[in-house]
Amino acid sequence: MAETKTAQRRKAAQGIVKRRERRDTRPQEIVAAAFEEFAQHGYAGTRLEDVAARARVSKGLPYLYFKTKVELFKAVVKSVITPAFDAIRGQIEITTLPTEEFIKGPFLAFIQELVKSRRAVIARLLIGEGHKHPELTQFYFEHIVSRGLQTLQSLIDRGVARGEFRKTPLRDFPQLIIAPVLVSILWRGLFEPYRHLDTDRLLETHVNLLLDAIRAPGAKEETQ
Amino acid sequence: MAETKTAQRRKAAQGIVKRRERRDTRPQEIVAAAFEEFAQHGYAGTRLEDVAARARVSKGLPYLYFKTKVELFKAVVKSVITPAFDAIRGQIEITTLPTEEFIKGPFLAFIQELVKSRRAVIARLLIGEGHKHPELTQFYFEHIVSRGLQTLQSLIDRGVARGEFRKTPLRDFPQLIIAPVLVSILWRGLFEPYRHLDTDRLLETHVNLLLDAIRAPGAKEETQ
Amino acid sequence: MAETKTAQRRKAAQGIVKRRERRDTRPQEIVAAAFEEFAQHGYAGTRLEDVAARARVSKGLPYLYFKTKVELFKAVVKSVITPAFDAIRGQIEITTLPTEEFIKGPFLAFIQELVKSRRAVIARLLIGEGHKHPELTQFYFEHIVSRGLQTLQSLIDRGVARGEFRKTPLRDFPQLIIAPVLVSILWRGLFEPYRHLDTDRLLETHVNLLLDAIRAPGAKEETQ
Amino acid sequence: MAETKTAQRRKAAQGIVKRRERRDTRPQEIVAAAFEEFAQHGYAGTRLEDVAARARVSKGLPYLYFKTKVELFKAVVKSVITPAFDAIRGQIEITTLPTEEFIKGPFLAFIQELVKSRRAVIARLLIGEGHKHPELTQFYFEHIVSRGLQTLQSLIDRGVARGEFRKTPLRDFPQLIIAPVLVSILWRGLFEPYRHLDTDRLLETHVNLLLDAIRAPGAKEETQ
DNA sequence: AATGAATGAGGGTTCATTCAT
DNA sequence: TATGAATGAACCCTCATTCAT
Repeated sequence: MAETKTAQRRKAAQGIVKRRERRDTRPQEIVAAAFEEFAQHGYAGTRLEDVAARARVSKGLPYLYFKTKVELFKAVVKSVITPAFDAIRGQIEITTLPTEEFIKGPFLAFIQELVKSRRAVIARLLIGEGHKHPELTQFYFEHIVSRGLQTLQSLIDRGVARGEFRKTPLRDFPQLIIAPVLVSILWRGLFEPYRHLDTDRLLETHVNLLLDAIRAPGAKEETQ
Repeated sequence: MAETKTAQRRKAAQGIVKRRERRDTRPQEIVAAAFEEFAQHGYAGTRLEDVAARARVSKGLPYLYFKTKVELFKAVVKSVITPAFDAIRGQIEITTLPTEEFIKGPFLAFIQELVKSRRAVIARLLIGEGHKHPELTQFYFEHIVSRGLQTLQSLIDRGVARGEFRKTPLRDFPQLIIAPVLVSILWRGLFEPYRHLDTDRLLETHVNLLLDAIRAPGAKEETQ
Repeated sequence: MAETKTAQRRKAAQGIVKRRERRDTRPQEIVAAAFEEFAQHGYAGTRLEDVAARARVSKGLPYLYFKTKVELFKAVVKSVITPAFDAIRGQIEITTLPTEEFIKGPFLAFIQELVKSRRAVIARLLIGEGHKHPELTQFYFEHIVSRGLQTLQSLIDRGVARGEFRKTPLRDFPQLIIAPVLVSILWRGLFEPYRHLDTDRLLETHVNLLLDAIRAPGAKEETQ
Repeated sequence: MAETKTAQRRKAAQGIVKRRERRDTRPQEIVAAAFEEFAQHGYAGTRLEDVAARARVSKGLPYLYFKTKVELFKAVVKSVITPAFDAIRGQIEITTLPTEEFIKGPFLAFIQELVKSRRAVIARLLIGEGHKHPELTQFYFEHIVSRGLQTLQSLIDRGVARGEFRKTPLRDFPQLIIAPVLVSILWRGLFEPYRHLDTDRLLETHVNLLLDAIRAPGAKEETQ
């Protein structure tokens, strides 16, 4: 606490950080701090006081930007998740690669990175706390899940339309494409200390098997 | 509430034998009640008082059998999960069916039922709270996950040995077999209100695609 | 705090107070303590922790009996006010005295005592906080004010019916009978330090003037 | 909110003269805004931020003129009450009407209006918070109460001196003249939603009864 | 073995007040 | 003179846990 003030004064004295400048970045700083705390302790286990301390901010400040703990949590989810998914969704829509190549290339790389990224822990949070905050779940469903699945569906459809893939019920269950991603994330969060899982290879295997299963008879075979 | 008391009195009136019997099953009753509460409200959201009330027991009694809330939580996990998995594991070991038939038959039926069962919610609990209780996670890993994966591995190996399946990296990643089960469980717990998911068909599709991907060239083809 | 526990243990050791016995009186003790605190600091200015401390009880106990601060406040109002008013209301209904004599006698004595009593401060509380707690105001209105006014009205009506009083609009405004009581209470609570007010004589004067104003021409004159 | 800003800009656009003028009236504007807030939410229930917002002023500005919330509260009381009472006091001193006529006329009109006026709510505030702010109570006592009662006393004395009134103890308790005013104010603030009170007639009745009680035998009788 | 009254640490939230700009 | 971001003490309320009975 004393540190906080001391640090701020030092900075102020050095003229490094103007008050005005800080004001604009404060919400982000708080969100970032909150993300770390939520990730480590879960929603219920996170104390706003600790969030504030981590953001080097007084206990009351978070309430200036976020009305309640739940609002802060939502802000964390939004800020952490949305950008990543927007990126890959964009790629899927504009890519000119053959579908199989896209899946084995950029898509596989994306989910491999996603699984290892810091922001994957948000999934655990959602799963653990979601049912208590329906609005949050709904937001997450509409902005991430629903749109993500739709994108995957259109990816499959495109492959089928191009004669690359057989017509399979997979298009009705794009969740099957994502399932190993979730498992990878959760494994890393829970069981990694007990047994290492090579998620890169797991996801690669998944992608290859899936493609083997749906590849149209005429298309080139390329099992890993 | 009035019912509660009435019911208790009725039991009491039936004599001390019933009371004796009840005394012996108290821990189980408390665990069952705790399971329901945990399932509905999560770990942090569950009040021991409510557990006691649901078990028709005084507020202090749970502490006679479970030293803390965490201990009770562990007991719930152990009691709810273990039996179910022992069953399928046994089946896998003794079945005489061709592997593909076993997977499409009893195994598919098992995971279809599991996903819809009440006890699936425990997965959500573990995911949400597990990282805070390492011993619990470890217990869960050793008793359920590790042994489950081993069993699946041997199932794949058997299929390969019999010439039913190709040799694929799937045996190194049996998590891929289970992934859609987890997704189904979580979907039902979180997103079902927003969009229905036919988990029976999803799992059937998963199983068929997987078999398509690993079936040995000579083996009979049987896409769904 | 240490005192609390020490004191309780001493008592317990002496066998003076059995736990069971205390249980039944605890709510009343808490209400009594709350009354003192509310009276001294007003509603908003009262901290439940202080109430608990005054009742020699832990911080959390009041919540066992009263769901919120407001509920506790209501309990205070009910417990302090109702009995007193029930008493005088009963007297009015059963008295056989001539109305004027009753008013100059028991009624005057009642309001003289009321004004000086500890529980009069509740009026200040109601006035200060009432508008923020409509249910409380409504409760107070229905149980104390409305019934009190009705009783006064019937007292006037009886005097008129018996030929003791003239027919005046006073019966439509029984508030006029009570007004000096309120003023006395508030004076004592606010201005007594700056100027003493002899509320006994004030109320006596009020009663006499009022009777002078409404006494039927034939009835005996008896100005103070 | 948007309106607020718009309005401010409009004013600003009208030039610095307006701004200058506004600057000089700032304290009054803040006091006026505070009056409204205090009247609606009570002392404790009023947030300085809301006061500032209502005055279209920044959160910190009130502290430029009023050191603390209490100081602001005092300023509100002083500014709102004093003027009204000075007016009637002046009238009483210079009137040439017979005392009874003055009471039934201008005086009755004054208290009838007072009871309905916006500033009457200040009485509720004083009653609710006064005991916590002795200096405020003292100020109020000296400037309003004491002088008001003195004025009423001299009004009675004048009536007696002129032979219009009997000599009664009323002169020692001018509070009796005011009591129904207070009751009317409080009723309007607290109970009006539950039962309407015709305060005009109540006060008229009060005045008439009082005059009936003190009128000298020879003076004209004039009951309402 | 069983009860439930009682404890008290702890957390979310509010808001009067300060102060850098 | 004026702003509004920032502070931090304070308070209501919850609930895991204890313990006298």
